[in-house]
Amino acid sequence: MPGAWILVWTQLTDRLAAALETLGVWSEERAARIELAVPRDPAHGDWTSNIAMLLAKELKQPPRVLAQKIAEACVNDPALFGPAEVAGPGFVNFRYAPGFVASLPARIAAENEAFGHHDHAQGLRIQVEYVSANPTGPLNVVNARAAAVGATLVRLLRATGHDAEGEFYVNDAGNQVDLLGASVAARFAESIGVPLELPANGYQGSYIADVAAELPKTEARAALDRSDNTWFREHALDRMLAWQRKDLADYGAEFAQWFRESRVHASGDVAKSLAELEARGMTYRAIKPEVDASGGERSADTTDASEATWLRTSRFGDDKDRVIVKGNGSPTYLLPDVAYHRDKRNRGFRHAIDLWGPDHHGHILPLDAALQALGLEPDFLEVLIVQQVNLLAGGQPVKMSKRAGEFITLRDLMDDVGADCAKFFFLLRGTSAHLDFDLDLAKQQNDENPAFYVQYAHARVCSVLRFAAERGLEPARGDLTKLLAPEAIALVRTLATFPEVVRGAAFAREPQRIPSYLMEAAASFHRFYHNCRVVTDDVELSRALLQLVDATRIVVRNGLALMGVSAPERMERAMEPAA
RNA sequence: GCGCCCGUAGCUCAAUUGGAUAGAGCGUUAGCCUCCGGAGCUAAAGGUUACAGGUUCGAUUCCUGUCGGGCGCACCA
Repeated sequence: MPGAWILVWTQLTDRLAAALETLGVWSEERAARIELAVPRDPAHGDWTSNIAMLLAKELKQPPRVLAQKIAEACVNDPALFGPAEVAGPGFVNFRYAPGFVASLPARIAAENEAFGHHDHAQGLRIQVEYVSANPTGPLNVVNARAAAVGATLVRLLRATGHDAEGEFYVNDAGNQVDLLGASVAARFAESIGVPLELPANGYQGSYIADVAAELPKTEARAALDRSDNTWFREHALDRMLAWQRKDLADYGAEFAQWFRESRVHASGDVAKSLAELEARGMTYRAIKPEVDASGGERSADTTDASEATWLRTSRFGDDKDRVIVKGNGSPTYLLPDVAYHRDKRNRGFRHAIDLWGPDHHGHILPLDAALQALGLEPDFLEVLIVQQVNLLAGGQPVKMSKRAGEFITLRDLMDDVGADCAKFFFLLRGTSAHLDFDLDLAKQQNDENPAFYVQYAHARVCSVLRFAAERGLEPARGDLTKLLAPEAIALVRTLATFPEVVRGAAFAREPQRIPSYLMEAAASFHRFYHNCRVVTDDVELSRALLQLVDATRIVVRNGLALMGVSAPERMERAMEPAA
């Protein structure tokens, strides 16, 4: 169900295009440049377009003169908009007709869960791969951040009409999982008194012993006796994946598929990708790369290397060529990654968004170049780096040591501050920016905590609706003219922006716009509530205002739902202040 | 040496893919509850958007350079 707002947006675009036609200056290219935005300052109207300023130069007309012509040629539905106005250096501004403002709460109520959603992307297939943590340990805080961002991106993309799904890539083919198996085997041996050393660089965390303790004893004993590391690896892997699956499910991050790296090896896709790259003339065998513009001093330290197979990634923007098959004949990480992403494209996805950790940003260029060498669209791969998280407690950074197995996990966070609050905090900042996560603040249930500020607004909205319902008052479309209190108009304006914010957040891959918007919407509601008594003796006015309150409930709830955060109808009362 | 991210109010951060007078929260100061949830609201103060140039009607946003902070630069994954 398309949202009313987007109909307005597309309608204005069409009317502006028609105006250009009336003026005899229409072209497909110019029409495509028509942009509409919601101005920051309400004095500038409800919608604005800068098209006159963009076209002024090529049409050799002063921007304001052109804007005036466009405004006059623009014929809008008077039920939606008043006449277009020209302002500033040449903006064309549109202002809602009073009747449309008054009808918006009812429209929002009619759309309910669908408000904010639309089908603008027309089913474009897009995949979001996120978390993809190694199955060798518990999920950490960066994984938790990636899970919040990735799941929200999937929801945002669906809300804007994409055919989107999430995927978790399981690195089950590297030597880390062998090490995991060996570590578990060692812990199991220890538990039954058999001497077996933990391998060098083996995993030390106490969870390894937990996994070992859950193994079926007789089978494990038999596997130990025949030195069967594969048995331990597979059982440890199953256990770790079940663990991660459970944590992520409890956290609210869903994946359409858990894709195992071993699959592209077993299917022959790795070999096929290599053969195709060779057939395209994108590879060569050598000891050193033919192209290396990295200027790196370290890359010169390859004196003892043997002849490897190199990929000409430098032809596609990389600063040097990359090894895809080592001198010993085994592939580097790059080749299975290429095969995996080729598989994504073959599954029909037109875009692949990957969320990677901060330590992987050096791999964006090589992989992107390799995919182009394979002939995929240059815009197929989009990589978002999920930057690191600094946990703060008592104003000090929380020290974490992975070696000693001491770190805050996703599960710890859920236990400590709750999944709702954790997700809200992770979504508050830009994905690629470092994030300070204040554990003390997240645990506070007061106005300093933005998650509670927004959830409280929802609870307060529900409280007003309950209060009214107890007196037999239900929301209903009321007398428009009585709604014109400035705070009520401001609130309607804020609510009406929601679909535009969703569209922008999805387009820019910036989930943080949703919590920012919700904080603004909550503030707008609180101002309205403070200044306008909702439930009064004037039944007609009360019902009209209740319609607005109910629309606020829908918008806040829908926004929180996009973030995967609950919208409580009640919250525990604050402690009474000490006398 | 090369590459990526970042630099905005005392602090933490916004700013609608280049828009109109750069905004919130915290902290500070001064106010608002016989009334729908005061977990709230109002007001004041706080800025050469690190610095210097460039592109144009217009720059926090894009380009170049400088300074400062973080991360990465393997025939590891």
